[in-house]
Amino acid sequence: MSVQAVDSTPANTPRRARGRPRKTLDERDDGNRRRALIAGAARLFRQQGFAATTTRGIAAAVGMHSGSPFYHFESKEALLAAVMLEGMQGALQRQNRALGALPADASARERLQVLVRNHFDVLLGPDSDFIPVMLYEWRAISALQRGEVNRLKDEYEAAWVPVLEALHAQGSLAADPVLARLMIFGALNWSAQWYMPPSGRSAKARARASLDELAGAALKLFLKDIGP
Amino acid sequence: MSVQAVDSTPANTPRRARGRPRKTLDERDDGNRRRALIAGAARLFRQQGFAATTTRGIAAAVGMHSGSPFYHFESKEALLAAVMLEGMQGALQRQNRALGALPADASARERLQVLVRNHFDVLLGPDSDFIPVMLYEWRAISALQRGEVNRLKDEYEAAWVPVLEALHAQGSLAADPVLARLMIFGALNWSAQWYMPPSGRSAKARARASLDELAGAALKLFLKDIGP
DNA sequence: CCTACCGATCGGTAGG
DNA sequence: CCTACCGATCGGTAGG
Repeated sequence: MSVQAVDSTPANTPRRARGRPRKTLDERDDGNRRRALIAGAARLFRQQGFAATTTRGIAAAVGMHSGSPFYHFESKEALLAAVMLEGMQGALQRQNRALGALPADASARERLQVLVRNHFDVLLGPDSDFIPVMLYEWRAISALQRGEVNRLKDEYEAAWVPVLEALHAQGSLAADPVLARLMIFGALNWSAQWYMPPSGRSAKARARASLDELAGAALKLFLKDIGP
Repeated sequence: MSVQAVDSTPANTPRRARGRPRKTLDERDDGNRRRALIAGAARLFRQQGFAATTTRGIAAAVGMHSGSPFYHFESKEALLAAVMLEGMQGALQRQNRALGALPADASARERLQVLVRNHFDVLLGPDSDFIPVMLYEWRAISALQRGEVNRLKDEYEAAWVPVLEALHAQGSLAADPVLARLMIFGALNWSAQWYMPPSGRSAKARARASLDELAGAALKLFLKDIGP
């Protein structure tokens, strides 16, 4: 314990240029701080909205000082765009994985079931701040950044198109597939406004349901040939 | 043209105490200025979001100076609450009128058709800034104000409950009526994010449909016994 | 990534 | 409802 004092540096040649204790090695540099900023920002943006969230608040949430987020991101808006891009990339990965696990001869209804269930997971499951932020803070990013996010969103939605068209062709989905897709996404996305996980305690007990139950109810609502 | 110079007032006894031209009689006092503020605020809140809208911007939109909105409203938040209350009162009136025009023996499906069509009108028709603001700026008002708005919202939604339960009982609606109501409102409310009226010019041509078409597609999507 | 700071903006108020 | 203004906050930066 006291041995270390032997090789202490003279006071006029300090090892550390500035007064703060240095972070341990695995907290330093990396992209970890950047990722922490994105995750913290996602949570605050979702809770308070983009405009009502301060960059100071984000910094504090990840243990930084007020100016430090700007070392990692050009602007508050760039941080929002990163949240959206990260969210869409993750959602797309999970969707591709879920579809890939399906047998090649899976029916259109089975495919829709997987798409809907995965979408609820993306919206309401663990680490689900990103997509709600994307959905509800659309106005706050520039047209350029919107374009990037849109490309991913189009790819995400493209997987739904053949499924809905097949269901329409076989009579399981009566509405025009384009309008049906818009309304189905509405029905699902809106859940971010009212859903509370079964573990939470709240007055709105009726709104508590597992994600499996939600997906089941959605399919019953949209498809003709599913009974009660 | 030049005759009017005869009865001009001497410069040292000005008729007007302050330098600005006085408003004409029917623009003065009344609750008209208050209503103008609510309508202007609704439009800006919808376009830019509550937090990103400045009270100065609202004042300018209705031809006032920066401090004047605070003569009519205690705070920016109170103005938002007024927008929401005004919107819900109007929506409720229109819904009651639409239901009242129905024959007493109207079927559950006819009732749902009227409710859905009216809801699209409230969301997307003329003067439709209020309800989208209410839907998307929920977080920004205090719990107290939320309570007032919630009472109207509950009354609005209460009209849907027996209709959906009847449809469920007769097998037209397979899903649990409570979850069905939440998802149906989601499908409809989401249209505020993508719908553009048929008159507008834009790349998203597919999204253009009349409100009648939207209501028709919605019923086809939700009800079992409606064919293509 | 911290320190110290700036310039602009914003909600709100006094006083008429 | 205007004029003039304040106090606080906020995004962002320089310089290390």
